[in-house]
Amino acid sequence: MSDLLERLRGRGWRVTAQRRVVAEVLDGDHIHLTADEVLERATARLPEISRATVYNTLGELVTLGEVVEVTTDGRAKRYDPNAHRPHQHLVCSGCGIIRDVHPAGDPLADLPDAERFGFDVSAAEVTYRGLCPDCARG
Amino acid sequence: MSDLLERLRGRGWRVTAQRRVVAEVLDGDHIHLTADEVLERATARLPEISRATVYNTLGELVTLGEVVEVTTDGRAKRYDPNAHRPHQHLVCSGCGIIRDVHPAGDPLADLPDAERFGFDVSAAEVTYRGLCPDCARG
DNA sequence: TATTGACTTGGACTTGGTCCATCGTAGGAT
DNA sequence: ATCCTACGATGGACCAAGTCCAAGTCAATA
Repeated sequence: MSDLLERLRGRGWRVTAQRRVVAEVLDGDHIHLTADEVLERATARLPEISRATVYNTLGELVTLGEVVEVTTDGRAKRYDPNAHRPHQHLVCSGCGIIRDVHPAGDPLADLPDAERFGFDVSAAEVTYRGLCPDCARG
Repeated sequence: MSDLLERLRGRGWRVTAQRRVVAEVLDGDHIHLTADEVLERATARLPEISRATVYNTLGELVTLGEVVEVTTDGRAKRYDPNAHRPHQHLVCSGCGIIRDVHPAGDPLADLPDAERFGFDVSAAEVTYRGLCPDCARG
């Protein structure tokens, strides 16, 4: 995400302290924070930032394709900054930790024509579930 | 779902008018109702039924493995009575309609060991996305 | 360095869901 | 057939996640 702000500036984004902080908080690998977690970490760096701004900024990053929304549990959405390399998710059924994974082959190819109901199918999201090493031991 | 109530009675379930109505409402193919939609349809048949009871009953049916929860949009959970035949979901990005689909092969097999991070992986959920015939025309 | 339209704020509001004290009733016992 | 009682239903308060909006602020351009 390092050159993200420059990319966004080039697209006409006004760079504010709030947006910078949200982008910084999302930087890293295997990052899948909820909006509230982003707010919490952003507040540590910029105490005046508001909840609405965090939601606004996350929504904009999603619209611009810089971040993808992930829903693994029907509760809060999570925000994944690894938007430029296609991948799927592996979720621990015990503690909920999420890893980015790269399955072999194209999951789309597994859906026969007869199973497409006339849809123009364009994407496949896969969520693998299981126990992480820590939870399997417990 | 026709013999569902008998199966549940066998498991010690007390069969009430409310539970019967919820089970009836869920009967059918490609049914993926939200809790509120279940409540709405149940109310049409049994006006006194309460929201809490619908949630309780849906939760019990999920625990018993008779219904599966589906989250395709990060909003309301949906309840799928087709729990005994493994399948995946195809969701229209336009109108949100959901079809049950059966991909070829086992999606689990596509995840290489090197991508498992030591997890004991036990399941894979796939959500295919695209436009349904109606939305593609529009 | 002045201007201004885009951005931020906080609080009210909405939606989806859970909890709980109280009341009602299915189904076994008599 | 009726009685009992533990299990189930009720509705209203509560909670969590997210959206909306009117008013105030400020980044970037001139």
